[in-house]
Amino acid sequence: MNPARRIRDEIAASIQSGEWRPGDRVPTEQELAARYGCARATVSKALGELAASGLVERRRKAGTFVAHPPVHSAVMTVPDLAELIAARGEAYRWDLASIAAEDSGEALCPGPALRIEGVHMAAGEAFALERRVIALGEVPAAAEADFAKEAPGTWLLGHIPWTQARHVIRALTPTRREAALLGIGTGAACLELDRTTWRAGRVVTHVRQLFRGDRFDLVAEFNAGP
Amino acid sequence: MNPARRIRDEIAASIQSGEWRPGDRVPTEQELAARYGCARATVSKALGELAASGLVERRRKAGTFVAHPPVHSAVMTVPDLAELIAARGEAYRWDLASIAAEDSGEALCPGPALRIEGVHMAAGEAFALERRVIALGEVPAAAEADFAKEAPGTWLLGHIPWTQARHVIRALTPTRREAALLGIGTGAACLELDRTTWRAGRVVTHVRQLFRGDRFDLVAEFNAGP
DNA sequence: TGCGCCATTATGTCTAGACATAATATGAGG
DNA sequence: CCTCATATTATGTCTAGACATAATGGCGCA
Repeated sequence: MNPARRIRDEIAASIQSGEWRPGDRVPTEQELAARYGCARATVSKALGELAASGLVERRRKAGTFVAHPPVHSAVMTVPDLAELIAARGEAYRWDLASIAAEDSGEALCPGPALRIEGVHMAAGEAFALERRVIALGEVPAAAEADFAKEAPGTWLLGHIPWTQARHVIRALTPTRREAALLGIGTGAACLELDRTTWRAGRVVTHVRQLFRGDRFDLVAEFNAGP
Repeated sequence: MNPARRIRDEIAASIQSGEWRPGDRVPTEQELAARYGCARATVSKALGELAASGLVERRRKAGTFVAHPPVHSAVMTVPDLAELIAARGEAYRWDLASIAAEDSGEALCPGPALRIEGVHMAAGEAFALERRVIALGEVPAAAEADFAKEAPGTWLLGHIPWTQARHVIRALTPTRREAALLGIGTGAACLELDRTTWRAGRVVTHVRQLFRGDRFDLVAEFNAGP
């Protein structure tokens, strides 16, 4: 086993088992180098990785300490709906309802925008409503895309690399019109996912998806360490 | 500026701006070392950090490549309710409804468990219902804690370091009893958060929180790069 | 007592070189 | 033309040492 990996994993185990508690001091790089019989740079790399993963905190002169766990954070995976539904073994279909060019994308983006509405279908039934705005200034190619054939989310995934995003998730009851489109009663709860996507500080797209509460749930996981 | 940091940031900028597209080949360590006038180890560190953050992918012999963006992942912060409500400027209170020891924590954990129910209050009104099971085998100290005074989530934060967790989020309509406790109608949508927490592979606690849909939403962010 | 400066010290970063490892590309042989 | 062994090559890891940096604790001075 690599010395660096071994040091990293042994220290991570000591922390996760609770043997070393938050705030505890981790031995200095020199001590660890002597204990494991390796160079200090090797220990430094191992501790650097632990610090990057948030398990320890390093302060010059003070030393390395077991970090205090984050309040609660978790990595949520928001799948592409086409993939999600296919993975369930159901037939996926995107039904475009309307598409229109606008001069200004509802104050989200300054320039011209494309406004798209449609329904994601799973096994012939409505799965989620989607309302999307695409900033044409950031994605000129979107003007040429055929959003009747391919869902805009799927198309964007293949055309816009490396963006930042912010998601807001909430529960609400649908309007009469939304309930009709989803094929549910107005009293049924829905999960709303609001996502704004940036690239280089400028909004690329904004999407609101409304899911049937009985058909969809989000999963988020948190695993400390490397 | 550090050479390592400079290399890292310049490459990250090239990727995020879209100049280098997913799948593109990044110059070899030797080329970069020559270009930036530093040792290969320095370049290696920079590329290693980019790989750790998911921006590039490295394959032996093949080289370093711009990674394909993840489908959609985001870091969700699940705040401690006491903190969340205090941050809103509202008075927080925890109302314990019932607490009972069980022989087996509803098949989640094999040993004895503590079952707790209560309500998180904000500004005098119900904010969220909580039903929790704590594995006494993993957290013996919980038997001594006063959960009438302090919410179990808050108590656990201070007593159980470094765990793994899995969250499931969904929208639903409350039962009559739940609606009454939350002070809302049975037709109002609620956000349900189901969290199971492990430590060293064993379940520590399981909690179900039911939020008023009109009072709470979750936020998740995704920022690529270091 | 209290304030501010300074030596100490642990981490942060870097170098130049070495060897390990794994995957690709190449060439030999069938 | 296909297959398998081999040489090449880019990354992976490590070393021993050097200097940088910043925070802490203590010392000296007011």
